[in-house]
Amino acid sequence: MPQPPQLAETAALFADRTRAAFCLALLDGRAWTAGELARHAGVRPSTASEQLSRLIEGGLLTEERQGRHRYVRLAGPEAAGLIEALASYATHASNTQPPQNLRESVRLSAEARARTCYDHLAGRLGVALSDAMIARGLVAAEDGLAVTPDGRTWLADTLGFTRPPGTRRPLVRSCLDWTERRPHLAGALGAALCATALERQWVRRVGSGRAVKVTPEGTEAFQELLGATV
Amino acid sequence: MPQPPQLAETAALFADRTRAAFCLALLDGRAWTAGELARHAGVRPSTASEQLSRLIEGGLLTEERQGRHRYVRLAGPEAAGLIEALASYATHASNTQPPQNLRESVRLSAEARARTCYDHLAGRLGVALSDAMIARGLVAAEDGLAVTPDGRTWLADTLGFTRPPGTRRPLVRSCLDWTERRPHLAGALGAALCATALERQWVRRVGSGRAVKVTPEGTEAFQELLGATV
DNA sequence: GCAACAGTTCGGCGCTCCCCGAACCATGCC
DNA sequence: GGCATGGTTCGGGGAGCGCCGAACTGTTGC
Repeated sequence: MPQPPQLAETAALFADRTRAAFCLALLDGRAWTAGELARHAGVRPSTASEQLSRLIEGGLLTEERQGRHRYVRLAGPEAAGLIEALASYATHASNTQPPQNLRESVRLSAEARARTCYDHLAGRLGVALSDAMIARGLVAAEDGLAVTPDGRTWLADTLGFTRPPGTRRPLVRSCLDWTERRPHLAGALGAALCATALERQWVRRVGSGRAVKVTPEGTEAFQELLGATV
Repeated sequence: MPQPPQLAETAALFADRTRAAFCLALLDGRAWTAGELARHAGVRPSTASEQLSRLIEGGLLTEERQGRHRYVRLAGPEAAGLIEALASYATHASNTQPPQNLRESVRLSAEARARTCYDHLAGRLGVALSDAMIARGLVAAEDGLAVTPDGRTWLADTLGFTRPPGTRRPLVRSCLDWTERRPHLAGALGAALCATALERQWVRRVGSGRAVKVTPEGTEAFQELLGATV
């Protein structure tokens, strides 16, 4: 037996409906309270509390206590990437069934339009922005993803973003979108773009989930800065 | 509940010591018989048979029956990538403990030197070859991985490899090495390099696991073609 | 101080799951 | 045909796990 224990233990963290629901919810990159997650997953607070403790002990989540609230969030980009990989493979393997009720259907279609995925933008919006950056020559996509020199100046001039030295996080990473089945931009670039978009009100969060909505200012900005029609 | 069932079910496939051991063993990309896997994981044949059926039904493995043997192998690169991601995160999260006995220790050190990882080379050999290709300018590593024009001609001239058109597999992909903790080259390029190395006897498989050994011809070839000292 | 609220701990119920041994089928060899 | 071998099916035992309700701790607000 080589090192299977670790693999099995890690996988076991996700091998439960409730914990999986927590992880998918937390993919929006924000901090949730224990109660919110319990309601979201449809379990009692006591159950949620126990399962959260397990995820934290497994190193997947970090907690932050404020008063009588327990906020949890994903521990880091690696954890988010792993969940993303699992979810992507899972939906890839077994075709997902259509939603059962109207409320769910509305939520899903809003998320399909535009949403956050951990710390970057996804959905049709995310894919459109990625395509636009590639079309503008800011990112080169042949044989892998790479930021071009043009892209680096664009990042500095437009978003005020320069790569922090000494970090190990890749500047750009491909993240497979599970609604569009197409890759979009993640990594430090994706995170910077998403942060700027939220900060300058190009997009606004709607509801309690991952869905976001493009504002009129956002439509204009994306058109002007990237030539992207969203 | 969005689509957590799929995620949980997929993760559950790995959330067992025996099945995890099977998956790690099959990462060498070869086909194993049910009995070999049973002995490898230290379980009875009946147990192995049941667990294998489960992995196959989950779409992770494919089977091929020959006479009284049941050969199984990983279903494809996506499956291998997922296992790789899980294993990489698992060993990253919890520091692995040193081996218990000599036999195990010998095997591990051989695998640390050079081994296959699904269909490409890994271990110190894999990292050294990746570094050499980057140093020679065949692959560009700043801000993502990409094959350079020089690299494309090198692939065609040296390995006789040109990218098959219409395939969706990325030409080059980064795969995190779990012994070296450093990325090395995977994707179609990694597969072609590994296949050529095995075919031209630059490396030879040793034992029944993933470990390989560099032959004298291999040492010479790697030096000459890539300037890599292994 | 008291009530409302968020969260935790604990005992227990029920279910699943992993594993094995025994019996059974199929193939290959003598 | 007889026998060894690889693999499968089936029944059962034992352990673990997920969930809940009830009781409890700690915080916030009146």
